[in-house]
Amino acid sequence: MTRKILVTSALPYANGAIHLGHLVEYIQTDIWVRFQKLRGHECWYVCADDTHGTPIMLRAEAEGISPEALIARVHAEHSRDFAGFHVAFDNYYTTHSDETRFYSEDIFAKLSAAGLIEVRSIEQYYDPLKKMFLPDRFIKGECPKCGTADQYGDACESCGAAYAPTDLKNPYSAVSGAAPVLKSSDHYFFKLSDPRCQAFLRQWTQEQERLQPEAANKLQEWLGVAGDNKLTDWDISRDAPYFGFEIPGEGGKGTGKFFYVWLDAPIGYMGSFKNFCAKKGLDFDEFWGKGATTELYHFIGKDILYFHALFWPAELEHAGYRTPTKVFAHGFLTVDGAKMSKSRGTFITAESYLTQGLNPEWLRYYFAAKLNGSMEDIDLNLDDFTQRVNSDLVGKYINIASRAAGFIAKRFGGALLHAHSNERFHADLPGIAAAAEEIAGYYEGRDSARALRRIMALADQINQYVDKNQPWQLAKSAEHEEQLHYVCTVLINAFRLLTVYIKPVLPKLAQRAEEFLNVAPLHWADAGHLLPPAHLINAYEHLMQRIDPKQIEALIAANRESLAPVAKPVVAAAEPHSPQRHAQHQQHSEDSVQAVANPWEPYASIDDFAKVDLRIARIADAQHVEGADKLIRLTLDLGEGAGKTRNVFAGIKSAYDPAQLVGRLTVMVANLAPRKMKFGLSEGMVLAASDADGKSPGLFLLSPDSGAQPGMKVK
RNA sequence: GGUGAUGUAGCUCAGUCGGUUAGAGCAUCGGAUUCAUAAUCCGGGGGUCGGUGGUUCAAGUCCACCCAUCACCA
Repeated sequence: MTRKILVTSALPYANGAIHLGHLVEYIQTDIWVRFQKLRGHECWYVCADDTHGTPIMLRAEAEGISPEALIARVHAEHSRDFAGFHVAFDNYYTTHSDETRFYSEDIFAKLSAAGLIEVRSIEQYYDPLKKMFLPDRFIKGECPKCGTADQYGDACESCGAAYAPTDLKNPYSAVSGAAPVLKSSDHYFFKLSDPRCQAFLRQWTQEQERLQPEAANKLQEWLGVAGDNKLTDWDISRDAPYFGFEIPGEGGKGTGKFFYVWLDAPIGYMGSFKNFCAKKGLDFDEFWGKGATTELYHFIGKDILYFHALFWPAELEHAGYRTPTKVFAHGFLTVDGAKMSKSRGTFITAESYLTQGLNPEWLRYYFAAKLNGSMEDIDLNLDDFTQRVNSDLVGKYINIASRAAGFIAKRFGGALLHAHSNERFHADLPGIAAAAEEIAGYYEGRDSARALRRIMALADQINQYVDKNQPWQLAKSAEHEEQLHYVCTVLINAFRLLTVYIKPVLPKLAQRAEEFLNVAPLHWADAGHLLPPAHLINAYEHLMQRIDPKQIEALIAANRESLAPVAKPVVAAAEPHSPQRHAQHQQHSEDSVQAVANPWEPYASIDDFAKVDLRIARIADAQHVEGADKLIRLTLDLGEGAGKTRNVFAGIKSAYDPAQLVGRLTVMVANLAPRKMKFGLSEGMVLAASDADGKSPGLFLLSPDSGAQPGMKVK
């Protein structure tokens, strides 16, 4: 029976780049969706950018562009990154759309009519300079518990205490630096504490394997037992100025209030699908209407389980829509056993992975080999990644095709055996074809780790078969011609079956394998038969390169941020990774601490400074560099004697003539790691002043007062 | 602080209802092989199953406490 399935991944926030942490979810979902499609089911995969909120508004302002322009740009970047990793959405839309607005208003109106919306006046911090209410993450101050300075308004990074922004001592606005004032305002609340919601959720979360067992337990914790009243109402509005949808008021007038993320982001799933329905002629209500018999699945990170398993179904239920069939939560990604870190270079963006020339299917395979459908975190161990991908994919799987292809091409004109060999095949390689349903079951349960272990065990079995039959020996005498042809035909057929099994994980590789095999795109049902007699295959070309460990090193280097951070614009730096954002927390990075409003933070300690060895240097020689627009080649004397000098390339050609530099003293970083440049090795750098944001021109080389000698330390 | 999860070979992970001598892949060592991108095959070494105590004829598995890591406390 053909199932009708709608699948979503969490909406990435339009305020940042896609990174490897995000990709865990999109790759997991994509594999599952591709599997369902291969099985012949009607399965649609939709997603969108989560585009609203204060951070978007402030960031656009800081960049001097409109929020619409910002989200359009990010949408293009996100789409590019997902496509690069073969994440094949049927529709990748935006929450800033008429469709999402429609369903936000519709759901809000229906919840209001059901008596589940309440208006309450609350007091909040307000920035009198910026004339706006401040989200928790935009208020900083001293932790009320431990006194640590510059903590966010929701929790202390130092002692871990959770509190309200009003508890902070000496609070200041991260936007303007002004002292915030308390101001009251009316907010709309969704009454999650209503007995109807609680009763509904107690049942909904525990029935029909709706959630993974560990997730259901977690929900039980939040919900308590019947009679408990643990859920709190949810603030679903924000005051102007805000980038989002205004909440409609009486008589077509606006309320001056805006829907907050949980009343538009998940609704973006509906908006995206509605948009897709219009393009495809599908029936929206068949997937979202009350009592729909189609299947609806949300793939999410464990951080937003609360919203997707409590708030979201309660909202849908009481607004008269169907609720999700199941919610699948996954864990976070660590790299080499630790949280992703910008200073270690393990905060790896999707873009950098691709531009460094790494194959996206390596990562798809590795993630798939780790994901087992549980909420456990997974670790990207870079050594293991290299070894495992090379061994499993190149050494085992692809090698099978490679081992047979040469004989088929050279000895048999590219044709397989001219006779049916089904029975012999199944006798010689028992279980290869029969594993199809077992493997399908693992994919269905999102245990791709087990599926791939099974597939690789089959690959082992096939390689053992090669070794046992030794085609290279058969090839030595004409009398074994038929047997050689048979053995290679078996191998090509076995390779084809493995390709079917691994196709959800490696769609691109499978496509190339299909070209090699000279077959139409494979479906799961194709595992039920072998290639026809005398089938012609194409010449074999490498299907996949091995990972060179140097590529991993280069990737890490490309993502490693300098330890001396450049002062960022205040607002752009204050990108709070609010846990309340939709898919945001997958950041899971230790560096969020560094996103600060104070341009002088994080401070360099005296030890940090001591690492930089600054020395007085005499410019012994200065030359133009042939072919370089900005560089001058400096020969620097550090007083090391014996004619010993340093070669340094300095980007100061725009301001200095080499001739006028010779003989003067300046300051250089003497222990800067040497760097090979196009024009030679640069063994340090000289210091020059220029305008921080590059707006006013000029470049000014530092000079010591007279009396300084080459080699003197600057401290 | 409270709650929960996790902890098994150098690395990444399986381990069902408590049941023989705790497994796999990778790595490593020895051997074979040369069709295949040094890939493949056979074999070896490698473990106090985080710790302590308990239940049991029998514990990686169940219970208690402790340690470590992570998460949640909305």
